[in-house]
Amino acid sequence: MPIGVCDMRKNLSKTYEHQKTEKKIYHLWEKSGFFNPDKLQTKGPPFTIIMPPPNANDPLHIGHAVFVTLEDLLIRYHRMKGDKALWLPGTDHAGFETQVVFEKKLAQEGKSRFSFTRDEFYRLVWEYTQKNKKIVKEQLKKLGASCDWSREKFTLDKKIIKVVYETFASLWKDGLLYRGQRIVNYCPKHQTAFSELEVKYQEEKAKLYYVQYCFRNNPQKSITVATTRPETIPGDVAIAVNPQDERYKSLIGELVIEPITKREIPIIADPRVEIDFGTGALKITPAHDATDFEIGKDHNLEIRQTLNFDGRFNKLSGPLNGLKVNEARLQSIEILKNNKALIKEEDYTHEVGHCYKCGTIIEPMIMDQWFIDVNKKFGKRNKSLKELAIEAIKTKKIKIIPSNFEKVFYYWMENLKDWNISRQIYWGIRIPVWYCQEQKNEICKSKKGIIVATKRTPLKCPYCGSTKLMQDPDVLDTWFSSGQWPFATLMANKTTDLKNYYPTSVMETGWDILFFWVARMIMLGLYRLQQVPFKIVYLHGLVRDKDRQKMSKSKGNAIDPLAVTDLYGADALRMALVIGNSPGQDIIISEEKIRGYRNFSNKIWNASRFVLMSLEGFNGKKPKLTSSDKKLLDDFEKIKEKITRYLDNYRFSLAGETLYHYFWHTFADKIIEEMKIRIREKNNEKAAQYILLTILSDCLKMLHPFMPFITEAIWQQFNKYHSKKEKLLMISLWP
RNA sequence: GCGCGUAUAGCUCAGUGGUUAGAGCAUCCGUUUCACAUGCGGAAGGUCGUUGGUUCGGAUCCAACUACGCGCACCA
Repeated sequence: MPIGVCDMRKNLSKTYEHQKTEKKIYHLWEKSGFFNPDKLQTKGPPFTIIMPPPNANDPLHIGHAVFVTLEDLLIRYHRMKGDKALWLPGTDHAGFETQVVFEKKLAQEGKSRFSFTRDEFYRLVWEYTQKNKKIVKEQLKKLGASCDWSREKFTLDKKIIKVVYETFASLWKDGLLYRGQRIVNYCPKHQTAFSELEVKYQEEKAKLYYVQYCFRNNPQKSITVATTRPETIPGDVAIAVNPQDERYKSLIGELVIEPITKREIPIIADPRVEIDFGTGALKITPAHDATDFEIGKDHNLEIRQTLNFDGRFNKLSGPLNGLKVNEARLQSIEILKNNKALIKEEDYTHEVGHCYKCGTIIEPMIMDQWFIDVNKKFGKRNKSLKELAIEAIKTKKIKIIPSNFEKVFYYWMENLKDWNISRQIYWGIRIPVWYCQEQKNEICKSKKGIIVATKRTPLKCPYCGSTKLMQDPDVLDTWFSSGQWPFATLMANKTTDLKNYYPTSVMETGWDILFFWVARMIMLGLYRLQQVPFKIVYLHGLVRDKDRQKMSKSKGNAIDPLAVTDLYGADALRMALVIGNSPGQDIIISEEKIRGYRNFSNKIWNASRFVLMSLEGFNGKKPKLTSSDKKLLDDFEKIKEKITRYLDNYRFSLAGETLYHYFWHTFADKIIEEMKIRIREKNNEKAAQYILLTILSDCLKMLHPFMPFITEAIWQQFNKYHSKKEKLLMISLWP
């Protein structure tokens, strides 16, 4: 790579050619082995970033390029400062997300997941993700990611699953995990339950129907309820009124006739009923409404599940049998009208939950699911998972940048409900639980036949010896495994890694997954290791297009980071993603902006080319400097301090802008022009050469974390001026 | 309903108590043997959302209001 000084004019083209350079440079770094911090000859402290694992179901998009840029910037900066900089890469199997992507592909071929056995389906998705993993890895390299590939992990690696299972078993032992029949958010299209977070609420115009329920003993008398969901009437098991409600006090305990399937149901009293809403009387449908479920449970009411998991009503709903929800609503209104039970309709606007992926209306359904109890106090400290996480932020063990997200975090954590981690899909980590089908003795019955396994499939029931065992058909929520990513990845590598690199230094990710991911990593990290998983959470903004739309492939407005890289170079893209990007603030990116930084690349290239050509006859020794020369270098020292300070304070945008401005408008426009004349006129030209080389070298160093390829490429051209230790810019010392 | 954020040049954004408020892109004018036209030189462009307060001094701190964006929770 290095070439002699006299060849310079011939060999260095007038414009920077990234296409010819980037691959070679990445290879040079990789060959050096210094992506692995253990190979660095440094006594510096560890600086660790665990890469947020991209989903192994699709190539990278521009949002990934943001995290690659910022994390690589941090890692390269700390590596140059002499820290043991570890950036641990990996990919996520992304359970539900991947299954959806894959099923879409199947649909194009006229197939669905039901065209295969569970094992076949799993194998197909496995192959698909393996293919994508490779693509993602190549793309990360193209963007210049200096991560330690020797430690690369996938969320479905055996060692990772082992850690995940251990956590599961431990939570079970500590009583923080329970299996329960609960009302869950269920998407009838995807046929799986979700946690609270996967439900998106949208305002919708609906009708409030006033329906009469006649008294069994006196059909002339009736009580009226208001409901938006008349189709669930066959699931009613009671009418509830507020015990303070004077209108209804005397009616409590009476029986009324439910008007669709004509069953007798009681009137009960419960303080959760709002006196002022509707008629003050509430129909109780425990199987299909969250509040009703709670009320039903407290009053020991029957759970009448009238809706099947395929989104159709069953025979318990009499005349609605076989209908979908919206059909059943129309049908039920028809029936009520005919029975003269519907007395009025009112316009009503309310928020309705939708599946975040397909928009289907979420049905509250009763299912047996695994939940993590976030409120139960446990262990020596007698605190809940929720309390531990809040405490970690309050005591500054974890700092969130920007800090206003700390408030958002508290707000969310304080309102946190138990976390449903069961998903009714095939792709993912299977829940490590078996159920004894026989339950032959009292012990087994008292344990409800639940067998939580960590290592291997149990062959017989440890309580009663039965061999009739059935594994839980569900898989774990993806976030349950990725929530353990910071320690699982380290545990799955060398045995010393956890000790050396945990807690990690920075978790850099988008603010949109603060709750999905960051909060869960904090809870699970504190749970497993009694230590925070990271000290700083840096939240970058989402990339939006010119119309402020979130870029996504499904919207078709995504900028392909790799296509842009091919066109303008990875360095230009990186710079465009850093500058103007402040934490927590969404960033808008356009091709013009990237082009602007391509021009900057070229500026760096040509300024360096000029310096190289001007160095003829320079012996590298420090010559005598004039006082104005000294002032120039003093000013440069101040710039260096400023940039370093910005980087230490996570103000990447300002650091980048300062560098950009100094390099172009001070170094290139003023200093080079001045020195050019001095060299030409042989006026103290040794000092001029010294200044050019000194400032350029340090600028290249400082630019390196931002624009690693071009700076390294130029550095290699200056080979003869560097000490042996600094043959690679990547591991040179920060100025 | 509760909470968060944003408002500065045509566009995207810096600027968190101190000269005349900055940058990039876009615009206009000029400019090609001399490192770079992916360049160079120059110009134009702003009531810093509105109102009030604190201060010697406010784009910056405080309050209210307006507009936009977002999150969370909801009474059927």
